[in-house]
Amino acid sequence: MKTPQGLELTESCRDCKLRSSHFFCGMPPANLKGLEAVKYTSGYPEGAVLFMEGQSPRGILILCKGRVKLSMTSAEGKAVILRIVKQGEVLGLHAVISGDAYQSTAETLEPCQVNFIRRDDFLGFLRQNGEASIRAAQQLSCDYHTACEQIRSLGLAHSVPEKLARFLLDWATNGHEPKSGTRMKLTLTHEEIGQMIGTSRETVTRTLSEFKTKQLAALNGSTLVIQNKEGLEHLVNP
Amino acid sequence: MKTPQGLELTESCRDCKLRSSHFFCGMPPANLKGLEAVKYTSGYPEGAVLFMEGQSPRGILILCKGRVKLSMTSAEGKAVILRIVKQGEVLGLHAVISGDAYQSTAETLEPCQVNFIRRDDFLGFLRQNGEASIRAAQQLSCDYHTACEQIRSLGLAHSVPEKLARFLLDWATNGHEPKSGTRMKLTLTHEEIGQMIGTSRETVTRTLSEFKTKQLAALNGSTLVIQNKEGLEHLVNP
DNA sequence: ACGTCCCTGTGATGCCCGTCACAAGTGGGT
DNA sequence: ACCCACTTGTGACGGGCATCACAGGGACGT
Repeated sequence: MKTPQGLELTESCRDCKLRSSHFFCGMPPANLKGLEAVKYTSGYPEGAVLFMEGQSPRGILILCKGRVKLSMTSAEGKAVILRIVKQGEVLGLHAVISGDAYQSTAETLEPCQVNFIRRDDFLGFLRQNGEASIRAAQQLSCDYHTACEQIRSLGLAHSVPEKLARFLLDWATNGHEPKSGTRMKLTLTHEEIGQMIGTSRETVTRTLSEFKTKQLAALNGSTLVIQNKEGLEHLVNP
Repeated sequence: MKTPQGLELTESCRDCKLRSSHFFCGMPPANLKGLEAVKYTSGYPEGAVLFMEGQSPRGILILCKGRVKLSMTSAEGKAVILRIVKQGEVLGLHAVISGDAYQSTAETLEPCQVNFIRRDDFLGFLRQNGEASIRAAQQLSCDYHTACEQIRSLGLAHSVPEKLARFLLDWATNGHEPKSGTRMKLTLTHEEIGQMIGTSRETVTRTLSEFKTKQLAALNGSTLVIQNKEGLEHLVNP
């Protein structure tokens, strides 16, 4: 679905869940007119860096198409992935609203199409549009929620199998690609999965093959099959 | 400083940094009138639970006096502390804005005084007051920032000394009590420190005494002295 | 076909830190 | 002063997982 003015947000707004913000859906057309005039659309190849940790925020990005990896890196090069941003979501909102530097790096995982709105333009828009500010707050609230879940995973789990099981179940419910069944796409390397759950690549490999032999879940290439959901849940809540 | 209508927020607004939100400071008096009429003030003893993980949000709380511990608990009773809320800050904003259940539990660490505003009243206030919505978004943005730092600590550090050093330095800069010098109050048990950095109580005790013998930092009772800041920073960035 | 990357799989090794167990300090209530 | 509850301090032990090292495997370009 397109917004009236054509801010291409792709996909339908029917499943306008919190996470897939679809920031501008349902906004009065008149209010969007101003934004429409100041947006810049551009495309990026796989592996492009949209912004980096530490840069001061130039504006927000609306991801029209593709997937983006949000990560933080330590001095020694180790990385944590905060989340995978899917099409329809907004990037850089925190930095733009707080005025602080971006605290994460955004890198495309596949070719992406992006709308950019300059910080001043966006803040002006928010000021003149109370509804949009609330929408922004909701989006931030949702991001916070996600961050807390990650803290829960990193801080409360005592074993890697537990964290990996949690991750797989989460991936299955937060419907990536094929509508949340037992079989889905998981186009991430073991290294990246490790960075999401805070463990090493080798351990991810080993734990995945352990899951496979135990008939819990199998990851072949980029296809994930959840074979025994209850079994995985039992690992999360022993 | 008090807001014009008397929503007691204690302390001055001069240091109105993001974190110490002082949500309503600088808001036009007329706008606060409505809120003033619908707030409830109450006091709680130490150890009181203001709200619990999983409850649906009744409203927001403004912490006028005291400190509150925000934590999440796993099924087996293990806990992570998200943050320590200080006076002047707002509690429960995420849940109220998103409409989801509270995802953390708020427990007073000392006797507290709290202003409560019902969810509907607050949302109505936001809708009629664009500036306040932006303020809310900034507060959320700040909370998100804090959460990300915790993820960085939990996910990127490889050793407990590193995490503890990071925690102590953070405590020193984010000025708790005596204005961020070398000597400050840290009124948390080792257990609680462990829950903040994701480690066990015994390890906190051991690591602290290691710091003491290495002349890095000393925690005696609730008084923390940073003896060698560079040394601690070196543990964080080796 | 072949080489070049990057990803995945697997073994061996070591050590950090969680856990259990218990002793010693601290404080505050009566 | 006393006791009780809670905190802090310390030893011993063992396992999970990071790390290093290297061997396949797949994709892609030339």
